[in-house]
Amino acid sequence: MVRTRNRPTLKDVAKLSNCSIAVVSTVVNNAKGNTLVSDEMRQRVNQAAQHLGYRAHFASRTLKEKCSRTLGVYFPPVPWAGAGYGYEGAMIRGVEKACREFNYDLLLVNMAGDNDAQSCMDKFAESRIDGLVLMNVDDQHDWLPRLLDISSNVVAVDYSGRVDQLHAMLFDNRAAVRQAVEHLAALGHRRIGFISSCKARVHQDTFERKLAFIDTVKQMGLDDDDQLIFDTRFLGRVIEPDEECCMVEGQQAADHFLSLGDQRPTAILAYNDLSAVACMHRMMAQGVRVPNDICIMGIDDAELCQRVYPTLTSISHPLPEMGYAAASFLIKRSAPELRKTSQGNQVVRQIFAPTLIPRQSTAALR
Amino acid sequence: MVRTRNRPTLKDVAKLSNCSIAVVSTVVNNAKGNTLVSDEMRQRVNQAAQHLGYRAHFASRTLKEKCSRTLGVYFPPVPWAGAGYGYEGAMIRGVEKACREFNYDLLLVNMAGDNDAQSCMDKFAESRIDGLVLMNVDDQHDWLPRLLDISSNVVAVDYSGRVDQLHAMLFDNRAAVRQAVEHLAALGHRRIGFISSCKARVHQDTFERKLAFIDTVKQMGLDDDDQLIFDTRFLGRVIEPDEECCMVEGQQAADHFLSLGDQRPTAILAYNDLSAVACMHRMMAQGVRVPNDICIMGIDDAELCQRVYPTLTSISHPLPEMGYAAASFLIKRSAPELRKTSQGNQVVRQIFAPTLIPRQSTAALR
DNA sequence: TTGAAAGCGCTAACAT
DNA sequence: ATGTTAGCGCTTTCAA
Repeated sequence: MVRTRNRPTLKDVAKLSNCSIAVVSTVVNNAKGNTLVSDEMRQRVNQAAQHLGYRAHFASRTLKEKCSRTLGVYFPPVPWAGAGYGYEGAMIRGVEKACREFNYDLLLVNMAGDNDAQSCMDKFAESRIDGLVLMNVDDQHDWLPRLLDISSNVVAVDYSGRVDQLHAMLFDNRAAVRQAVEHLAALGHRRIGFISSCKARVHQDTFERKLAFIDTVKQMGLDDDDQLIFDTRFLGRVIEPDEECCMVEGQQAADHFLSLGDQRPTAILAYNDLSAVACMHRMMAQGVRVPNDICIMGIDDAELCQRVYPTLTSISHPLPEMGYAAASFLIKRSAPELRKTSQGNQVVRQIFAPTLIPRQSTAALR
Repeated sequence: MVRTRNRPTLKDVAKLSNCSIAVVSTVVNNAKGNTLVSDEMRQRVNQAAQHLGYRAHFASRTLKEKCSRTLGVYFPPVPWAGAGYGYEGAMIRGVEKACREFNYDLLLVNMAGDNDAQSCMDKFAESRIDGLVLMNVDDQHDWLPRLLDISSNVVAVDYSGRVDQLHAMLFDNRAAVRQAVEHLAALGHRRIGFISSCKARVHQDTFERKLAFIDTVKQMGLDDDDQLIFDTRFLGRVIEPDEECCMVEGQQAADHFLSLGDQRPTAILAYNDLSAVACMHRMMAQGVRVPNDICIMGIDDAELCQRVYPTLTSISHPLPEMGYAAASFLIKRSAPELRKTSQGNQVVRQIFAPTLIPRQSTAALR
């Protein structure tokens, strides 16, 4: 039925080149066994291997080497996540780049499934992966300590929770917010609105952005008014995870800010791009012009920012770089040929800087 | 340095439960070895296994079973592809669903790398994967026959090329175009423009959509005018793969159609959503109102359609279902426990129907 | 009802 | 310079 060509083994290559499998292994797979093989033999073996199309059997090698040369990537099973969305995908591309460079493979762990804790731990318990990149986990994932108990070769991207044994690649959320506010202030805005999340379960990063906004506004002496911060107080409820949450947040925030009349902000910063876009479109639908009547910007610089009209000013979140750093870190600690090089035992927390990406949705205050 | 808990093996469980590894294997891994094990023994073994947190070693089992219970997913390394973009991600989610149901794993093969042919073939040659889902491949991928020569457990999603031994999950492009045109005609439009691709290397599906448009317009007796079909003739050049191609196509098409004056179409169908969105925004920037002055729609129903303003009418391309079908197909042919069930040897070509998703960008002709 | 042992394909220590 | 062999962890046949 299913035909998969019978793959040649060391034995086949050995037979064809009239030598032992040890020699073949040494020559073909760069094994450390028989270091001294004559050039003539090397050539014969290589030819035979090439002719048969030999490739080392993955499972066999893994079994022997105690290393699968595979990394896993995990996202929490929330409806708006998964590799189909720009955010996660951008990070995966970075992870994949590192994997390619070091000849590692990439396993998608439980992309949208249930029982996430077990899946992650099982991959290690079964020796299916040598390391794991966690994306978008927070302290609600109470199994993180248990996971780390099974393997320390785990790194989170964007984790700002309380498990301090967890290696992490972090985005400087405070700096991002500050950059955004400074951009708007430089354009002359002093009355700036902020859209915070109204989700039932707020991600730590989201919360940090809100706090950073409050602090920055105070520090810079901008208008400091409770009404300028849209959150559950104004929504009057909490948004369940199955809703199109960012859309709802942005739309409701637009209505709230417009309802302020002459108290309304002249510029709005949203905690992420999707809610900024939703807010912008709702305002446009009400006849408000962006950026002429009001300016709007987001954070993260999702692909979406370039696709909407007007294009959305944002703060870039270097996800490919963060993914690359995360994967390289795991590989350097797990690859047999690199293990010695690896650093000490301290927890790694690398912080990535934001960059302002100015686009059409922000302009000087008239 | 890297600590990964020493995983228990069959031997450990056997020692703890005072029996042989054969019995443990039978009990714990549902192996077919010692079918007759006393209930008392079963319980003892299960307890021991649970206590030690035993899980079968993946590579060891793969080596013995000659089956890795892993599928690969491959995308061509074009700049606009990769799991970061909605199109591929939607399909992966379907693939992942099937994998979860059958306890398979999912490997990302060369997401954005070079040497794609070799990567795909190597994964089979190394027995790393049991099956492969190819996305967006066409006849320019001249290594498809070589790949099929290594393994027949390959299925393409959206392949309309000449390699007829390749199993494929297909989108009914002709029906999609027809549905789109019928939708516009039903709204009273008789003068419909079409945006075709100007890429240097046109995907077969894209080409089919153009042909289908020409046919449909003729069949339905709508305005049949060469100027209404935007393609390289009007762009005057070909778009290289590294350009933001769909954006360029959409924007140039907008300029072309607007330049037609009173000959301009009252509605436009684009071969995909991104070029439709680009066209729409360019027109809006020129003061043209959508849908009041002109209607626009796309094909594929990317997530983007819901995010832009006005929201974009489109034709849905059931990628999750196609991915699910592709993966199930591969699994049913490779899983040892299902192999007998699988169908005959004929090539499978399953066709998926389009669905109209009406949104704000199309409305009745004034 | 249970145990012993061969063997999957590979690496590396050791023997020749 | 090359060959022999043990063993990685598992499944399964066969013997007890």
